[in-house]
Amino acid sequence: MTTTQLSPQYDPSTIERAIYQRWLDLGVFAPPADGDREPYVIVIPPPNVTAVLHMGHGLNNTIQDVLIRLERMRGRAVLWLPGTDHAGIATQNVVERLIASEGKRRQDLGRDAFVERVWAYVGETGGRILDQLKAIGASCDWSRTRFTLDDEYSDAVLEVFVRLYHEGLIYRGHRVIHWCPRCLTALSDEEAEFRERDESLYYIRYPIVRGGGTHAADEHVVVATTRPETMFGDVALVFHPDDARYRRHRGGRVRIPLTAVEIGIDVSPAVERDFGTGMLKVTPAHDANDFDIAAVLDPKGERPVILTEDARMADVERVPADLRGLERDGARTYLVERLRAEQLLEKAEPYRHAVRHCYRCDTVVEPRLSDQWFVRMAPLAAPALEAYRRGRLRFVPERWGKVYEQWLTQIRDWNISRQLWWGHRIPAWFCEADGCDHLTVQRDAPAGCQACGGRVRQETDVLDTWFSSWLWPFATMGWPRPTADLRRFYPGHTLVTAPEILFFWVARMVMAGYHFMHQAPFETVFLHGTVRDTQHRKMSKSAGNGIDPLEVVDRYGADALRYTVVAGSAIGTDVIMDPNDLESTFAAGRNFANKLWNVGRFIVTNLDAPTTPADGLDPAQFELADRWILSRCQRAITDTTDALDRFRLNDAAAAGYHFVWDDLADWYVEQVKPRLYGTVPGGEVARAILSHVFGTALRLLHPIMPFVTEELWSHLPGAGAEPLATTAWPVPQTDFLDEEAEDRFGRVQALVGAVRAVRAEYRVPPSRAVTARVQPANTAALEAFNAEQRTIERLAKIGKLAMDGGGGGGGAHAVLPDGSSVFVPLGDAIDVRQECARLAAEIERVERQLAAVDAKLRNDQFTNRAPAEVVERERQKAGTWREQCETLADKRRALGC
RNA sequence: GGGCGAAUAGCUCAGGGGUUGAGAGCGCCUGCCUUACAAGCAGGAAGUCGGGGGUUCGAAUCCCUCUUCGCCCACCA
Repeated sequence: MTTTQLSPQYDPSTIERAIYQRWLDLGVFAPPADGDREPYVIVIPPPNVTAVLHMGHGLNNTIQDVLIRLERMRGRAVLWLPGTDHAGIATQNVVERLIASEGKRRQDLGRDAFVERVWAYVGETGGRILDQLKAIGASCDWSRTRFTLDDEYSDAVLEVFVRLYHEGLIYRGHRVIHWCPRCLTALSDEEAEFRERDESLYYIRYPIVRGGGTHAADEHVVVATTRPETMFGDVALVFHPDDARYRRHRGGRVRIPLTAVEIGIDVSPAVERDFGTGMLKVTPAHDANDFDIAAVLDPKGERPVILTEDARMADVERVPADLRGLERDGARTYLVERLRAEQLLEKAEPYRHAVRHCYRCDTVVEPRLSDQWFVRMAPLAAPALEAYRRGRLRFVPERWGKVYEQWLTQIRDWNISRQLWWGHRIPAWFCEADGCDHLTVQRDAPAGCQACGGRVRQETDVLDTWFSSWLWPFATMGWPRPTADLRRFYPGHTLVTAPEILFFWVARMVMAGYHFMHQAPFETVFLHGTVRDTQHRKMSKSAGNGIDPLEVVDRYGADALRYTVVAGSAIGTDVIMDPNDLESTFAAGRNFANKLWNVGRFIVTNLDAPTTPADGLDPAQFELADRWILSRCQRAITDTTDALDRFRLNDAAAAGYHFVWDDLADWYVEQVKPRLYGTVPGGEVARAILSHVFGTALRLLHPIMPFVTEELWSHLPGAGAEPLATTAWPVPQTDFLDEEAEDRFGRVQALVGAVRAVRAEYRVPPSRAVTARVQPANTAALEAFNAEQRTIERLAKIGKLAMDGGGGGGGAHAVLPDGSSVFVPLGDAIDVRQECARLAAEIERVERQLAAVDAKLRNDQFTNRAPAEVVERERQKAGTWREQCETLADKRRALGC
């Protein structure tokens, strides 16, 4: 490779694409065919097929790629399996919106045409996100890309359904579920998210029906409810059996307000006496608890459904005619007014409570009685729970384990049927023959009913998206067929995801893994934080606070994005980014990539030929700085490796950063220049060591910043044809650890720093060299000087360093870390008279400012009227300036002005 | 209602198994286009480590408590 065309500024846009292509061409991402290497497997959390890359994906996939690249360099057979999720509701919604713009509803097209339309849409735009992942450097094995609706994958989904059904773990249930009246489908508990809402608690009078055991003096019973519009579905009122207030009403009857419907008054221990009036209306078809209460009260009784699927008041006898067809919110408003008018509303008080919302469209979910398919979860949860408790499944950070455990402990059955068209259609066939209610459940359509041979019709519902995702770790590898991939790559190792889908996905994958593969699908679950803006709001496109990763890649490069994301994610914490200031958000990463580029440029241009390997050199030829950088390099290796192994990716990033910038660029490169330029001998050793430590740095940083490191590697003489991506991860060479060298070079740094401080303080021009005198007591500093005379002279711009000497004349002391000092006489380096004058002028200026502020602070008008923080700021200013005056006066004294 | 987490420099955050002068990046101030890099170099200012209490020779760190923020779970309608 030529070494002459590296531009002074790193321009990622010119190299990233080519590098990625090279990795693809070389087949770097596919696990090696030879089966004797230990595998390392991560399955990607499949993004929604319609998704567009956002910062959350950026974070999630960068982390996975870092782990993947590390293990690949360690020589394991690495598989990072990519793919997408069909995302039932989300995708169907997208396409429904699309055809809505053509004035059509999905019903207009019909099921088959609609599903075809979705496929067309997915074919066009689907999977775009996978290409976007390439832009951030994701090293997935694209040849194994999967989609949850692929034929093979679908076979697995249906197989699982059939097996679980026949094992009695899937059943059909008639109960109150969460229903989204906008998406027109049932939802699981997890898909119906609680959100606080400010509503009202209405106290409604139910008129008492005379006769029975009812006390004649009472006219009505008051019930508190947040949902008055559901009262037409009431079947009873209940109070707590121990509630003396209502004892006389037991067995009595009331009329549902505005109707002629009579219902009884009964008791139920489920009633909370202190809530509302202690009297509860039982609406079994529109409230899960009420359904349970009614099941005890009257197992065979009616469960009137009084809301339509799209949440309008139903056209049924129980609902007053003037309310029928009204949408639920309008119905409530109207109803409340009518109740008020008829003196049937005692009061309405403001009430804040948590209401479930559809996680896809945010519509308030309607509890609704219907027939759905459920998975019996307790038996599946048991092994998943045990795996965690026995330490076979580990969470990072650990605390999520408790959350996982708690959820599994109180797990409820999973509603898996969705009234959608986009998804895996449930492989169940109902018999249409009279009197036969047999269900045929099998993978392929039966010729007829298994029981009576009659005609059958297939269930129209599809399965919950998560019912396919939970099989991801093995269905992607060909299950239920006994494939080679399954043998080799199951179980996997690390799962990297956000805590938000711990229940949706992670826990269920563990359950499926145990049930169908008898092993957990991974051993470690690494849960990273959420990307948020500076106000800690979750980033999202709809909230307008998102950052487009592709824009970042475009402007600053993938490595800048990756570095920033990794450096910003300490374990268990969220990643905060400022969408309004991409420049400073990604500055650290961009600057570092540029730094790396420039050190590389310097090193590469000074290495015209392959160098001797560092461990082939004669240590007798090493200078102090050589021993020092080799030792620092060892520490960088162990620190980085250790950090990565503990999932402390931010520490790994910091270790590489500081080694490259603080040690290599700031000190070693500067120290070594005379040798490289031939002004002093030893160039060969310097080159060899430069090459060694820089090559090591590139390897250490490669998982985090793959592009810039790969590019520089290709320019490093002697690096060979092998891409950096598959070179071996550095192993520490303990021979190179050298505490003595670190200690001694530390003194050199201190000495140089001390002199530089004096130079800066007194504005010694770069062209002028100074003299410095080390206080005689400080033998350590003298030793450092003796050992590294050339370095210190060069870096501190010392012309002469005296080893004895007191502190007479005009000059300044700089204190060394051990408490002793360096004295720099400044008479020969600056015009003392001029500096004295400058200092005097500055003191005068500061004093003037100080006087002004002091006067201000003495002025009561100001101190009383100005905002406290303004006054405080002024006070601080005064303090700072007062100190500054002291400092300047000290300087004048030092110079003997 | 229960549980969890966070509060450290102007901003975004590390650290914290008790013991030396509390760190980084960005920002800020001063001086520098020093032949790798101005996306840079050198130097510098800046924090009573949220309030209060306790344990200790010693606490930013451990314990208690309060305040404020965030998250998760939850069938008081």
